[in-house]
Amino acid sequence: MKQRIYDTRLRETVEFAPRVKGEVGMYVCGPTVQSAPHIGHLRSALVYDQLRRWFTATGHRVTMIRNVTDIDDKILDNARIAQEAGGFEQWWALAYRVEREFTMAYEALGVLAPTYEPRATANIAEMIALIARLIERGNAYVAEDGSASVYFDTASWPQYGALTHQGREQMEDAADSEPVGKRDPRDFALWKAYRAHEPLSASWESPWGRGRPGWHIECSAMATRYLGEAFDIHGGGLDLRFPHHENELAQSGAAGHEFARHWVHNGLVNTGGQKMSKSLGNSLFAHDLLAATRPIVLRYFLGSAHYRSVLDYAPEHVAEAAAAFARIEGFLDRAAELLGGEMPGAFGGAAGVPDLPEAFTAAMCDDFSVPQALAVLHGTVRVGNVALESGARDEVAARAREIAAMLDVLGIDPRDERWGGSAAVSDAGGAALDLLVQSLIEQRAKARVDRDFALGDEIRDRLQAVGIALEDTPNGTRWSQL
RNA sequence: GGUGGCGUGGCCGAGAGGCGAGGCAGCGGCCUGCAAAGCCGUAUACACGGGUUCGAAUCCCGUCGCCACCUCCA
Repeated sequence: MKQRIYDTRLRETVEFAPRVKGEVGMYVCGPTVQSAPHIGHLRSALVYDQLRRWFTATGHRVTMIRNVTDIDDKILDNARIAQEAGGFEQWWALAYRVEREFTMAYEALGVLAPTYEPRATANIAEMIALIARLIERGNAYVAEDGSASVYFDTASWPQYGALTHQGREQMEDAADSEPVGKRDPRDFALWKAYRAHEPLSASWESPWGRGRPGWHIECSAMATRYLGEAFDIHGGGLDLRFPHHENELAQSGAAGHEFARHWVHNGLVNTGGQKMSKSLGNSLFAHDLLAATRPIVLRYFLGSAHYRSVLDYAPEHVAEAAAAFARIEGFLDRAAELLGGEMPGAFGGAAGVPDLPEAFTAAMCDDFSVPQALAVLHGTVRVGNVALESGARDEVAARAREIAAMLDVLGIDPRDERWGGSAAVSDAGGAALDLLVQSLIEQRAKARVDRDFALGDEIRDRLQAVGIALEDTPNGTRWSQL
């Protein structure tokens, strides 16, 4: 089946064929590690994790690069503000601390590590070389105020605005009102001259003098270093289209590189219909969300809307996702009980996943329509449940294989070891709990045989009150934690 | 002002000219001692007004409302 993908630059869904058959190179803009990760960062990382898993599942070797912007105005500002308030954390320590927070949040959410995660500060030489090339080709100039800053000359690049479909003349009003050493307010910084109030550690030597790289040149340099002058997909949040991606495209295009074939942008997360922002005080931090919700449920929730749609966060929407996901887990539990050793395990992100229903593949090929893929998943769960009722073992096994495959592609198989679920029963606390609950279940079973339903129900109610649910099945009573 | 997007049933959320995706909640039923889980059934849904068409939620025009980006943003 042919893969289709929506390309922001072309403004249409096009057929996707990798440049090199069987290989996909993708670059995703990672975070500027200036402050704690929020739900928007999680969604973005998840979207590209799903693309990556899908390409892998369909037999591609994927090289996925997601950078870390660890030198930036905001990082220096935040470190300076903290220091003025009595802190002692250096900018590089702040960046590293925040980077670790991001890594932990990604891992908690089951986002696979990218092939490589370059840091901006480790690629300064590549950035300097790229800037030099742009100056040489007449697309960049050293600041005209005598500083070491270097700007991209937007007037020199006729295609400027091609990604976001704007003409340069339309940008006039919006551009920087205080151009310092710029020929044109629309020009943007490639190299920012060192300023005396900044830490010396935040600057590097260059042919134009001490300074640090501008934000946009970082991504152009890192994408090219690790993926080459041309690669398949460039992704990032919708808010990065302009100026960030427009500028990346201009820099790399002016340097003579084809750069990304396709531009992909994920939708943002709103809260109560509003944009999340610090000034509104409605930021949803990853740490809090992951503490309040099972990460796998959060992952399911974040995939419940198409990647290009706005996703509205609300606790009740997450609760709905939890209920929907419980349906899937219920099937897995019951199928495992019936099938025993024949129950297919978790694939753990393996390539060439078998047993995917055709409708699921069709959904994923149609611009990665995870919501439609989830509909196929639920449909398969229903068929599986019917088979379970009639005890059709082969049918249950077949559906279980399909479901395991789909869950693997979506990264939401609760049995995958990365969720740490299966350890619960083997640890001492879990074993003790099971022993105690089982003895209560026996007491209740005896009461029921004696037709003392009042006692039986009381035992069930008391367990329910402490978060343990009992279900009577033809094969006995099963308990689970809510 | 420029650019792009959105408005679908009680809620979330797909779809994009012709049989009402899916989930959550609700209601009725089967099952159960009662539940739970599961299954079956259950809805005059596509912002409004025109137009095109045999046929429009889907295409076109207009109106209203909402959102995003426009040099800090995932």
